[in-house]
Amino acid sequence: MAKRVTAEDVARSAGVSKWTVIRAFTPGASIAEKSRLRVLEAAENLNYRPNLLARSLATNLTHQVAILIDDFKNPHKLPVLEILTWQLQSEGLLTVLININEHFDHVQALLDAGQRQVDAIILFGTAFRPEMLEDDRIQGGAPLYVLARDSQIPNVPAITCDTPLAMRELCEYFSSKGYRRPAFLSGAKTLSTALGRRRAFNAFWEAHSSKPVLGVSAASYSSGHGFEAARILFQETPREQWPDLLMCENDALAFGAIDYVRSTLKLRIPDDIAIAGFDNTPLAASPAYDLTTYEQPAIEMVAAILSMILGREPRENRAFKGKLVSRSTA
Amino acid sequence: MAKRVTAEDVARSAGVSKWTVIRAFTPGASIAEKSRLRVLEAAENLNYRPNLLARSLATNLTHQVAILIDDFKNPHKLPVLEILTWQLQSEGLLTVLININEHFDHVQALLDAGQRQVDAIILFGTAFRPEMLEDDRIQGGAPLYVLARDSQIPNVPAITCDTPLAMRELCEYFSSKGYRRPAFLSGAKTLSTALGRRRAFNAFWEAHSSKPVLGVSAASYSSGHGFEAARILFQETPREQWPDLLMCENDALAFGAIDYVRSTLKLRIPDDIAIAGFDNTPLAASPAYDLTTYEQPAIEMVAAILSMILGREPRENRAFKGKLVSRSTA
DNA sequence: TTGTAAGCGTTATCAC
DNA sequence: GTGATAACGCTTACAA
Repeated sequence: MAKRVTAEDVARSAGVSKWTVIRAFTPGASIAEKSRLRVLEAAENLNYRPNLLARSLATNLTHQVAILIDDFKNPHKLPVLEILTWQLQSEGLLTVLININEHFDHVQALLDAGQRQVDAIILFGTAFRPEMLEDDRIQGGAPLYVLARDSQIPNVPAITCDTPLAMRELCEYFSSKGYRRPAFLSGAKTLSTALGRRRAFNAFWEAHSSKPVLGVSAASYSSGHGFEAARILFQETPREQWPDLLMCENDALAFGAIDYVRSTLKLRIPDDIAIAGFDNTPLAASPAYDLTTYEQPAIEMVAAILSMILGREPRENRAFKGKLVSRSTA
Repeated sequence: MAKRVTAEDVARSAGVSKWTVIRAFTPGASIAEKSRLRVLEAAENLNYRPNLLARSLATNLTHQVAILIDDFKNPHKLPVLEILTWQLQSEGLLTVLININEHFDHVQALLDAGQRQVDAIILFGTAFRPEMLEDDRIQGGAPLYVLARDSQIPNVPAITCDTPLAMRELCEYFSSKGYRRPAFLSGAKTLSTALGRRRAFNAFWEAHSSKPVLGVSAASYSSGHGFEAARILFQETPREQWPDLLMCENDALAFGAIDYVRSTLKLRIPDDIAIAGFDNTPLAASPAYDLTTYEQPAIEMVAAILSMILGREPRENRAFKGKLVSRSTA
């Protein structure tokens, strides 16, 4: 491998000092147009590129943002990842994607990201123990942000879709359509409470009737577990008490529930039972499901985090209004 | 923000030189057990973590791998991303995810990754112009790898699923089931030829009959465009020549084709027409589609790239055998 | 406008 | 086994 070309090499070739070379690559630096051109030409010839690593060491800025993610089963992650990478790149930031799992936990990831001096860390929809983030030894590194999950940790802004508002919109829609026996299918316990969707859903119906809302919890946010959870719900509920509306905590769960209800129970949707999801996954639009769901304003949410990272806005919790997407399942 | 703790601070606190501190953090370095413990304790107290950035600058190794990806519409990307991040992390490597699009092309991404001194760059299923990668000025940086796409660029290993083998398996399966009027629905032109699936599919049928194989091309690898392409195929083909088998270049396209065939044409699958995909996306298993498809050995493929990155295996093209997943659509 | 010196926090290498 | 010197390639003063 050929030795890397450094600013010094370019300087030699252009007959100036290396600092002049640096200036030529620093927007707004005071440098004579003539020398700037000479440097640029020499750089072009030698195929010189500034070493961002060295720059980072000197400036204490890596222009890298770590994104921690733990649920690759959820198809919703992909479009949001696209938005995240794209918006970050638009501002000259690069994404370091960290996979959280049983073998690589938040603490490791946070420390790792911290040691690598990333400028910010985004916890994207991951399930974590709040105590962990409050630990200074861990938080010490880069500023933390929580995306698409509630959190009340001091100095860790949570950027979310406005859940109470969303659930109210959904419930009023369901209510206006005449559904009266609601049930809620939630996902993994740890994350579920943090989302607050079930709470808001139940609150609405309990305010409108005295009956308790049926509920069941899936092992994870996957279609398979949604299927399984739906099975449990219907098997454990006497037929005459079956719900006429099943709100699922996200689309993935809803897909599984639809599969179960349609292929095993042979019920008609939405005539026998209405089903709704949350996230407006790409597949929700497909005729095979045509799922009524709720879309999070991912672009705005990511933009808000970005503004905070760039210091253009104060670092504080933000909740954005999403949008009900009415299709044929409810 | 408190000033970072450096090795020097720890040295002062432990009453040794900073080099001894470094040694305590370098596995296998020659250091007295006693001083090692003393250093570790001081480090613990001060909450010291080695600065990986500085280390990278000195060692010329960042332990970061860039992954270039351009098709976030394809649900198959997510599970592979999970495998990639996970396997890389197992070896102490972190993933830099770069989103390629109209505004941020391969050249920019490659240069960017190069300037950031990543140890390797993986082009994951992206459509690129081979000439570009052959340009030394661009290739100059980190070693390149191409994942899930053919390529014959010198010094750029392509790690793929064995396409000819896969298509032969699929075609023999179709043939044994009695299908005789095959059609192929391919995706975006640029990438499609690189995958070689259509070529292998056509070759099989042309060797077994004299009739040409029907074909249509979608604008991209999304369900929506699959739907659209299916519409064009059936509308432009006289009914008596309609295929009895539609092989789609990937699952996303197949989902779209199924939607069209089922909801618009009201055909029965597989009785009226068989449909198959490629990738074995999570959703392919759902009862709503129950798609016959072909699974790429993603874990092995990623492992192979990793071995090459780590220098445990020679850098060369590899093709792995995948697995036919027989479900109800074909 | 340009050159110089010092520093970012490590690692490599040599002397003790 | 430990301390010291130089180096990685850049930036940020400051001086010329």
